[in-house]
Amino acid sequence: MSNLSTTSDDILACARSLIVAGGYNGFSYADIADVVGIRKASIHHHFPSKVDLVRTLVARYREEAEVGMANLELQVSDPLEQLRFYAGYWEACIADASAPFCVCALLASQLPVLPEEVGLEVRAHFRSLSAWLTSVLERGARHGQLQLMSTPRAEAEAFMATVHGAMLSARAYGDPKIFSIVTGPLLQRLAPASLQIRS
Amino acid sequence: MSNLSTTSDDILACARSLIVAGGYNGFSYADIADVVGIRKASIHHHFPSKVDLVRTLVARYREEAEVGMANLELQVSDPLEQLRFYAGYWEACIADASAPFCVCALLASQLPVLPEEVGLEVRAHFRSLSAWLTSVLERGARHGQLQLMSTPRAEAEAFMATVHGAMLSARAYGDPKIFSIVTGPLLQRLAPASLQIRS
DNA sequence: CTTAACCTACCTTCTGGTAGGATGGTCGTC
DNA sequence: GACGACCATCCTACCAGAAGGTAGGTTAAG
Repeated sequence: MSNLSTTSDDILACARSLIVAGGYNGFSYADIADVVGIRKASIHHHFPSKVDLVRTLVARYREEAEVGMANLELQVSDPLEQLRFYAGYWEACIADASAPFCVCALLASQLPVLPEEVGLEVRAHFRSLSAWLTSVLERGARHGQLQLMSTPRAEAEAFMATVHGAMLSARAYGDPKIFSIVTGPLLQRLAPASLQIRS
Repeated sequence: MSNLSTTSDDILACARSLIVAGGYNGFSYADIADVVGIRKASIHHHFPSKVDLVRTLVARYREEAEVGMANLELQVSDPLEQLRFYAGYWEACIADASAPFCVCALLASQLPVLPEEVGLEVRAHFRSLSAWLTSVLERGARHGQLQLMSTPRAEAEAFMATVHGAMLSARAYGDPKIFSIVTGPLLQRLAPASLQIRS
């Protein structure tokens, strides 16, 4: 039926993993050409410039993330379970090294040297992720399913920051386990008092 | 007396701020030459290769950080105050944009594409920072000055990750305030129960 | 006399990007 | 069904500039 693996998809997938490894300036058209098995010039046919390529890539990433959040809303109703699922998703990605870092988190670290169009997409992902987390936390607090120590917004920002920092530490230590060492207690702390384990 | 601003110091300082902006592949010898007001080739006199330059830079950064931790141990005895000071230091750096990101945190995000020698220095910083934080938290918990929800080691990793993530978010949002929005509650939560404010 | 610091000039390789041609499939039209 | 026209895909060949780096010379201070 439909060809599931078009060349332009291959290019995007390859560029994504190269960005996850080293950021915007960490890869070149030649690198992609080698992996995909195509000539450098052919990439320009699909993506006239590097900015086009990366902007498209981040836009698609953002779309996938939003679909993921929407599905999570549909399939899991408990806020704590939603957060657990989100963390678990990244835990798995890091453990099997399939995508050991969030594309937008990595690009955000280089925001000052990013082309403006790419930067805008990256910021947009942060806003949308933060908004979703805020809504999850707010709902959880309202229904007594989560225990917050500050505003939903602040907790959401803290949650996101901690997850991003945990990715960084996992990479720095070269040890996927560090991700759950950090995120485990983070989720634990948000659980309602009735489920709380205190040392 | 001693010339406080040698050329090689200027080069290192310039390279540091360029790395903080865009990482290892985000700057070139030409960029440094422009800022320092020297020719490209002259940089090679001080640092034969880019790897030499960055390795030296990170080693020095690491040294400064360790001196900072040691001084903090001498000048501030209360563990919570030590953590507050540490967070406050970064808050100030981010607010005045003098050094809006930890050099090692930024480089760690690009570890897979970093020259091995640089990577080793970066990892070493993570270990030393984590070790110091662990000792602070352990001591604080032992004397009832801090309230931990898991092991000192896990709390230390979580603290470090959250601080790094907060830097990232501050950059992504282009808003220094986000750093304290995230780190404020983090410190609050570690404070002993007697100082706890609950909503 | 030596040496550190800096220079000009140059090299090689990589960078993102362009020009123009070959190939092959999909149209509408006769 | 045959015929072009068209278009997407990919190619070779090329370009200008930037990358990190080298060779060898000048200058000035100890």
